[in-house]
Amino acid sequence: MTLASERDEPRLSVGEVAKRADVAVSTLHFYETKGLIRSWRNAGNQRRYKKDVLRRIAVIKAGQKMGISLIEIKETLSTLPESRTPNKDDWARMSRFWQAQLDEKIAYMMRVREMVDGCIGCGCLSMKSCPMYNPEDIVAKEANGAVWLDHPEQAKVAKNCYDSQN
Amino acid sequence: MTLASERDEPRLSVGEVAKRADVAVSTLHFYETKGLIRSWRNAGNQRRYKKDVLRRIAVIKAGQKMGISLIEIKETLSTLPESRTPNKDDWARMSRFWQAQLDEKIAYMMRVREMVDGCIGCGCLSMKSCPMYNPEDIVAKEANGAVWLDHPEQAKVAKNCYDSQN
DNA sequence: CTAAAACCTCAACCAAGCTTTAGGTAAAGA
DNA sequence: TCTTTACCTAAAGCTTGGTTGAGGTTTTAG
Repeated sequence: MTLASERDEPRLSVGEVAKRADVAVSTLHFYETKGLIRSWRNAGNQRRYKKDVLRRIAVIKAGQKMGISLIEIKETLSTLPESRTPNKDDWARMSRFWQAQLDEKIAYMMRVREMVDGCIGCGCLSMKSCPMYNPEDIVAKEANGAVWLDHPEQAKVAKNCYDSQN
Repeated sequence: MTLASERDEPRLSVGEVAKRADVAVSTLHFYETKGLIRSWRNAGNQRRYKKDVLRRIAVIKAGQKMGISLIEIKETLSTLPESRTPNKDDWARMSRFWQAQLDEKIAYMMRVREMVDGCIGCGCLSMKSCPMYNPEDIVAKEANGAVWLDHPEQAKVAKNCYDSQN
């Protein structure tokens, strides 16, 4: 008796995957060099993919929609089991992870929004004087030059923004 | 009598602007080549800036925080009056514009979130079968290959996402 | 007056995320 | 079989948003 993993090894050619996933062949080559997807070779040295590569590509695309870099996406994908084809639960876990990432991004954008909102009243967006722009007083100097708006408190400050400059 | 625009021409050197705006001198040169900011030259060919350059840089930075490209930022800045130094109202108008942009971005992210959310139930994120990934049925073929999630209706569909593939 | 600091231009380089090109092999169909 | 289509590798090129470096000039401080 053969193992399932051996029975249903590679099936899809690079062209088929490209068409079904709606990406260029060159993109698949590229993802492979970056370790995001994997392929096996047939006798003539042509790539053959397992079907779950399609879902990996879906995850890659979804991650990109969320503004996540390929390196981070690779890390996320690396949490999938290597010993077997990922199942529903594996993918569901990944979805939840993406969602958390997304929540953070959204929260960040909302903070930016509050800032801009607070700054409309005074028509500012100035440098030193406006906490939206340069809130050193709040952020202070953190080890690796922490940035703007990664600190929720700033949103409040923006409400009291008065400009002293052009 | 001299015009105000002549009386208070350039004042700040590139180094001063760099320090006050917290950007590198090279960045200012770069922005200038891209037409985002403007400078005048003194007798010794050194750049001199009008004070409002600081606010332009603030706008540039704010836009970048929102994920807007320099080209788009340039377009936004181009709506400012050239004949006079921009005033409070000009900048306020711009702030409102940014805010609208931001609202769109946030709405987009929320749609992505709903998609991921809807897809957790079935552990999908698959290609053809999942509307999160490939909602051709909704988007259809638009002129220039319209993409995923730019269509609000898709969010609803994601709720009924069942997978037929690995 | 002199030396250091600031500035100038132009060109090269970086990272991410791909695409394009060139030169050659494999597979598929009439 | 023959020809077209698909595929292979490696290297170079592209865009965005800058940074770095070389070689030279201007300003400023002592």
